[in-house]
Amino acid sequence: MDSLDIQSILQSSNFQAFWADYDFLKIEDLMALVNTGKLQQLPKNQHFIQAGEFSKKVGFILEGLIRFYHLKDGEEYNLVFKHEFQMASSFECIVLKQATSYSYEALEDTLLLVFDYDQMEELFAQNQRLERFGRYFIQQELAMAVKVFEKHLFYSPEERYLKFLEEYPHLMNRVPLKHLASFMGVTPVSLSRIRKRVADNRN
Amino acid sequence: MDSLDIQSILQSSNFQAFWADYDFLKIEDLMALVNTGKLQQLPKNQHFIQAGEFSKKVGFILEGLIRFYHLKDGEEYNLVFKHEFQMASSFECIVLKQATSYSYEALEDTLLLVFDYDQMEELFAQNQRLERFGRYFIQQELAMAVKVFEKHLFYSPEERYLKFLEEYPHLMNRVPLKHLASFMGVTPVSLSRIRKRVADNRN
DNA sequence: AGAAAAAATTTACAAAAGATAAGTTCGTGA
DNA sequence: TCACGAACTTATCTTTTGTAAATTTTTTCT
Repeated sequence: MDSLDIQSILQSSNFQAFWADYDFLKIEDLMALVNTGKLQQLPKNQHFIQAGEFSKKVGFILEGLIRFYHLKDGEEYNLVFKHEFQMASSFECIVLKQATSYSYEALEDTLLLVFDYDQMEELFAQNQRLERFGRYFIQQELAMAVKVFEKHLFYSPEERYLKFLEEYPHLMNRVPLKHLASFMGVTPVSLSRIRKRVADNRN
Repeated sequence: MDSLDIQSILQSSNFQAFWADYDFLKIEDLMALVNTGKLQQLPKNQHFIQAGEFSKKVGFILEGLIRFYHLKDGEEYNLVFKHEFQMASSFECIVLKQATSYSYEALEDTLLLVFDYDQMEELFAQNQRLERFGRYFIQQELAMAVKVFEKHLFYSPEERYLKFLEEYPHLMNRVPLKHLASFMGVTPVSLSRIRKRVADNRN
């Protein structure tokens, strides 16, 4: 993919909206960062990072959808779905300095801008605005993680399903129900019952 | 509390262990940061931050234990317990720029070093090593948050109780069971049943 | 120390979720 | 377009949790 494509993405209204939070950054800061990234096309059902790897890749999703999951006793547990303008990377490798126990798998054909964390750090060390951008970005990730977590604690599975419907309507048709069930912390069978209950109560 | 006390805390082995992750910081960086903080004694059962407030306080716990909880329909939901060398602050106020819907309440007499987030930001802008320290610290917080979250998704309430026992034995005697139950996502009644089951299986 | 309040446990019952199995629908590729 | 496999739904049975109320234990306060 050539630089023309990057340009068109950077100029899209979606990217501009994402970007609004980081107005202290200069355009040349952004370009310095973007220039260290490589575009990667990740076809549906393929992995970006596999459990067991030690990878410091940081993927910024430009297009598509990826699930972040853990495999335990043959069961897969989806923690979160990452979509456009979100980040896919292994906090275990980068922060905890361990091999990752999680995997990232594309649910759709996905386009990523892929960075190397160590290279990003070098850049951050040279450019304090980028360093701050890095911190703000992580703070956003933390805030979003808490928002996801709180739904598991405050709401019943049925309420979580309704919340998901109203909060992520655009993901409803992109995420297979078995993965949604896993994300919600129930079995696919149970999700199916919940959907039936909800449908019946609205007849 | 005078500077002598800060000195003795900074020289404690617990603090040194916490500090080992941030070896790129110079001692004068640390002192510059510490000097902007104020010591606060927070008696048991008192709030550090109350739901509804807009507070950018950042409390670094030197001693004691605080619960981070949310009130919904008269029920309290504990998301996490913060102890020594962890941070208590409102991500909603700081990151999302909203009033907080969460509260922090001391479960023990607690000693905090309290910063103002905006003042911290100024300091970070002047000192890139501190800026990086800020980012690393948040990254650690995110990693810990995911580790807490994953237990809710991967494990049953009974397994969560056993995990808590082995992972936080030092918190077991510090956290009342009703708050532990809330943290585990079950009612106190259910936790009581779980404890009985576990005890019976070990007879 | 003793009274009052809060916390923890126990019991009974109702509701929901898990496991398993079987049947149906949907999609994809040959 | 047909056939195969994956995804989803339905049914049955078992286990666990939630709610409510009563009882015991622990903590707090005077």
